Amino acid sequence: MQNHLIVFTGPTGIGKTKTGIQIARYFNTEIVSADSRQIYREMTIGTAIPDTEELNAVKHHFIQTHSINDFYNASRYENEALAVIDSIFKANNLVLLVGGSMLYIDAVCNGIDIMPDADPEIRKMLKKKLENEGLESLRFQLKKLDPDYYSQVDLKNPNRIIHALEISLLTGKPYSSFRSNPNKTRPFSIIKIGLNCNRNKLHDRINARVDQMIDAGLENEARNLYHLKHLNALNTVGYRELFAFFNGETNREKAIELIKRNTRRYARKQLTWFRNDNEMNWFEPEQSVEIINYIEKRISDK
RNA sequence: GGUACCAUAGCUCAGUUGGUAGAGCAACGGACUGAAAAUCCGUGUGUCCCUGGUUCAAUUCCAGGUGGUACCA
Repeated sequence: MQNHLIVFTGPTGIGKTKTGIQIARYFNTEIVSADSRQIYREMTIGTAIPDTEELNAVKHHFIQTHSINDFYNASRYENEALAVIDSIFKANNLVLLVGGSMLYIDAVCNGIDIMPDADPEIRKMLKKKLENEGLESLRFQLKKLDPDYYSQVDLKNPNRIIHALEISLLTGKPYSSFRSNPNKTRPFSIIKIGLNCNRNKLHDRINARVDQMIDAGLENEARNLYHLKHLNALNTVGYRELFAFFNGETNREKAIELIKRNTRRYARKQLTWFRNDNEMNWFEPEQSVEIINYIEKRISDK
């Protein structure tokens, strides 16, 4: 029997959690979360993890399973998620991948190239160099170490340049030699469902959700994490703005406004990515019946 | 009811000595393979309140209307 991975995604705040649970229950299966922040156990309110009732309704994977103190990235997620998906397929021929982290979804669907983890010391050194000597000097170094990638990369994007350099320095081989554009084939079919709605409505939902997070005590949650703000996992909408407020860089009201704005922008960025994927099948968040019908039809076609 | 002031982008406001307009914020579009809720790039989106008058030409000047604000009744 053919196994199917249902990718269930869409912008933040659209209602993936709720509809995803309805669909998972209908197919009597489990949910693999594809969310790069809900994976951390130290964050709860600001990442809008499913509530207890929702978590009890369907078995979830990758919700608060890792620590913000541990190194994590899309490649690790690829490996761990594939293992979990594989184990669910032993009892069920359909698995739901629910989340909005574009790169994580992409890693599961298409794979990413095998290369070593970045070395924190090298990254630190490169960051210092960026700070002291500027981006131009990193570009110059990249041009020498990996002229191929230099000609393709966005030369204004420090993260990309630093990453290419850290891999090149670590391995002694150009970063581009690791890039093969994998497109791995998976032992299951992939059906992609995207949720979207009218933009104003989405913004209203996002703004309201941020207010709810504040009411639920996000400020306190962030305050307890303030001492760890240097961690990448906390470079996250909802926390960084509050950290700036704790620093005295802004006031509380403005911080909340910024959380709303940055969440809206994040949603737009997600839509930009998903729009580009012509395998995506779009629905409104209320259309759980239509979505289920669509999935059943796709499954029976195979 | 009277008087004064105001009406320009989604919002707050500039501006045009008459030649159809621009800032901030918001918004929108795009890139993306190991930090991805990250990081980076790009884009003014407009019945200049309405109707008429003067003028080669009106968002700009004039009159009236409508709406708003303030003060006086």
